[in-house]
Amino acid sequence: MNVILPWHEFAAPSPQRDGNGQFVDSVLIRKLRNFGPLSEAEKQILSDLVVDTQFVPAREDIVHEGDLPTHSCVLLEGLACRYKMTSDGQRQILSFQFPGDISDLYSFVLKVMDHSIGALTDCELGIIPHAKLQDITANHPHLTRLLWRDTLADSSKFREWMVGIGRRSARARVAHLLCELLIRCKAIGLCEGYTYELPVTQSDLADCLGMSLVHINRILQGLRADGLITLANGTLTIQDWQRLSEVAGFDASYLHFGNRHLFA
Amino acid sequence: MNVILPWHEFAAPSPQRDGNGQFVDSVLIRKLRNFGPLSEAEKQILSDLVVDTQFVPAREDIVHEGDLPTHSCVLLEGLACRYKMTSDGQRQILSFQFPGDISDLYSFVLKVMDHSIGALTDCELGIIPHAKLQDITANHPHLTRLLWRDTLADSSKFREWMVGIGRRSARARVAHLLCELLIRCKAIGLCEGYTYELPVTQSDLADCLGMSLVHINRILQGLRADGLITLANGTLTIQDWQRLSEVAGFDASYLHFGNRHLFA
DNA sequence: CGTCTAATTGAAGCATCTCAACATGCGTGG
DNA sequence: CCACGCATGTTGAGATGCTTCAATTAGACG
Repeated sequence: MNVILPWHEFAAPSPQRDGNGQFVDSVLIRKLRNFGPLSEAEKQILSDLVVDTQFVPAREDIVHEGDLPTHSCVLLEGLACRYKMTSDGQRQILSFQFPGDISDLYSFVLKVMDHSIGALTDCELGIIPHAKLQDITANHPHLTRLLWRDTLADSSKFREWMVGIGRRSARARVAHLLCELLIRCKAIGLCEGYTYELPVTQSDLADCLGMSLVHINRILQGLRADGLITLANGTLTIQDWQRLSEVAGFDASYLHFGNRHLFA
Repeated sequence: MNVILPWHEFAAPSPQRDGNGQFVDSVLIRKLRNFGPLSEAEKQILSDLVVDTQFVPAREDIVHEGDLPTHSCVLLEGLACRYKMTSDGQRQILSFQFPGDISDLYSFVLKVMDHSIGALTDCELGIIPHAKLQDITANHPHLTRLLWRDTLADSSKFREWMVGIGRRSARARVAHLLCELLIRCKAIGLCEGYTYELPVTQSDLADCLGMSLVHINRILQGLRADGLITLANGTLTIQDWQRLSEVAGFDASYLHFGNRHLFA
């Protein structure tokens, strides 16, 4: 279980592209395919889910803790994050949201948002009315199961992050995050080789990993100095996957990408 | 949002009892009622879920990371925990499981266990074959939504714990956990006033809160010395809810107990 | 060319960890 | 009934990883 494997042993196959290099499927379909096969009819239903789009500029909230949304959002473009504030004003980032992630499917099931979702960069959102989701849960058990699975894969990431924050050293924690994000970017076709866009500030990373801004700066410098990564201008490259994943103690199974054959 | 309220503002109404003080409903029904109303037919389905029971002695695993279970378990009696081990052999406890908690509903949806579940005390489990759950998801959308909701309420707890481990001081973290457990025990009728059973070692608490055994010992002594709690022989009493929840910065909304009126 | 945000650096402080010893209670076998 | 082992809890002391404060640099933008 703890053997370090190259990323391609875990990553979902890269999404299909047409002759012009364009993706064949919408980002939502690309995402959910990781959790099970989709019939054409189901793809059609998914394509009809988004009734509208919305633009949210960087640093603004998409949904706020305590809201009772009447629609859910799928992130079409940009980078967002779930976060919570403590009573004394500190922020803890709970996860990063990439295109295809359904930012607040939770709110459909639980009604009340128990955390906020904020745009880290300019974001393009697809609006999904709860009524459409209600219809899916009433009439399409297989799709329902896929959506459920998506929320639970999310939940699995939370668990892994808890392990990181609770038990890993700062260096391992940073390394682990960078490994996870590579695999996730791969899975939605937003990663070339070992390079992907990571347009976040060090302050964002600090709030996400439960450490101070100053400290993450030094950890990053350490990783750079050791030739493990480069990170500049919002672009991250993993120079040495083998060593970085060793530092992280990274095992991608928690992302549940390697199990597509198990999903009926 | 940050106003401290007495626990009864949050806690679910105590479960119904008959003339002899016995609970009217099974622990599973008691649990799921917190997430929405149940028809008699649905109660019947839930009652038929458990086809067998199993005993697991303290300190043994109920399910292990990597397993592909063919049934799920509902905890009928005892205390269990979800946990993961890091590659260097440290344990992080991810959550505590009380009676009524469905220990591995995850495995039904995600197939592969990405974490282990261990018995902290002797445990009595109810076995629920995946086939029965499959039937529910195929034919009973409302029950499916309740189960989904249960898994997401779990997920909400993970998020809150992340905030704790990442951003709260050790003292606040301990206080927060003790507050959460009181509310949860209330909700299933396993709490008298401000007292409940907490048969865990300090080592368990340390692994759950991401700190060292020595440190949690000192924090507990601090809380005792300040007259906030007593903890001995596996019984915890919160002496001063007001101050303890202030120390914790506790806001129970993440438990999603106060929202039953929203659930159709 | 001044202003703003993000990144970087230094240095002091402290929260928490690690190591190590000791105390307590409990079950078990002699 | 005592001796012993074992798990748990407690305490002390030194080490350190990380934080905080404070100042500086670098880059982006009008």
